[in-house]
Amino acid sequence: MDLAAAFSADKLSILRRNLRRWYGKHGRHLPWRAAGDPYRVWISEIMLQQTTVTAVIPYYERFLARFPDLQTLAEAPEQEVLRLWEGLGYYSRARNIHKTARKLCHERGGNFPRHLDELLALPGIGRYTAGAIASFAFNQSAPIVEANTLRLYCRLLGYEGDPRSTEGQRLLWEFAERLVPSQKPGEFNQALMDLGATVCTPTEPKCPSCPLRSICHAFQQGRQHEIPRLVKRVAMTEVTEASVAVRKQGTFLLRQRRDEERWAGMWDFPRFEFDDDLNKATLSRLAQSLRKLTGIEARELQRVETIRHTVTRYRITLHCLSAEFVSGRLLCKDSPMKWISPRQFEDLALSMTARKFARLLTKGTNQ
DNA sequence: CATGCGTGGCT
DNA sequence: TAGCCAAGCAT
Repeated sequence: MDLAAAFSADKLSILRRNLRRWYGKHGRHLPWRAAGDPYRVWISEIMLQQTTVTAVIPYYERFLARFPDLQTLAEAPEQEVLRLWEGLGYYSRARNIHKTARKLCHERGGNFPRHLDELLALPGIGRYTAGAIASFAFNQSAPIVEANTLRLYCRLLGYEGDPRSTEGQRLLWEFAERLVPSQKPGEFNQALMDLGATVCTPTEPKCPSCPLRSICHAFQQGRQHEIPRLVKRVAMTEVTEASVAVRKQGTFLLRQRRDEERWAGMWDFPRFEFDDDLNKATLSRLAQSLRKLTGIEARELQRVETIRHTVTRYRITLHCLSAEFVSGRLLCKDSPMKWISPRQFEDLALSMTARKFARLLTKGTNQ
């Protein structure tokens, strides 16, 4: 028995009618919605992957002001794109956007692909994003499933299984396919997401004011709080690290992170992991690690500040150290490294922790 | 199918 | 505070 198929034609027409009416009154007005420009829809959709609307808005505004169209983006250096993305997370999104902009300008004269399979072939665009662009920008009847609609569909259907499982995904996409109309599919999909985001919320859904309450299986069973089923999260791992700002004539040594590392392509103070406390022996071992990595001899390593910082499944205690250059020539075998003046920090994409440390180091000494 | 990839806001 | 959550994708 298939839940999606069991959703009756009557329910379907009620859903469409009530949702359209609700959207006319309660739909959100977001900066990327007005024009229907595929470039803007694309940028916003990539930014919105696993990222809240509130976090995205200022980044989107800045990004569009600097890169108003595909060609401007294609002509920019990658480092500048990453700089504007700094703080938003999931930086492969920025690298993919830039790479794709160059490819589209070079290979199709800046024409944005309009078909689902072409969109799906672009890096960083999966099933959801392809459906979103196809429906929002090109008025194609493509289904979508993402966090908001996933929750909404699960509750409407009363689906008690795991929505992330293969079975759950098959069911949800089948349902989305059944829902999406041929008339104004983009507006309809946005209405689904807005309802999920503002009414059918994760905790305390506002069922009494939901336009779909009469056809919602979860609500009728009073099970909206148990659906969708919670997913297990992986446990946090504690990590201790040190990053060292080596000073040489008013400049600091920065290292560009390698492709296979987290924060690939972004600049960072040389960073090391260790297990024990930050005692005298540790500091001397850190100086040794620094020498091995950079070829540089430094002295007077001292703690400036300790930052607690979580990233994915790691809780990092990061000891920020400063040190004085003594001797040696820079070895760039491991990764690119440079002596950077505080003024240049503004133009480089830094890791979040490096940015915090940099602000601390340059506070008062400059500008 | 599980995991890596980031960060900030909310409860 | 610690955990949950957010317009996912690639491998």
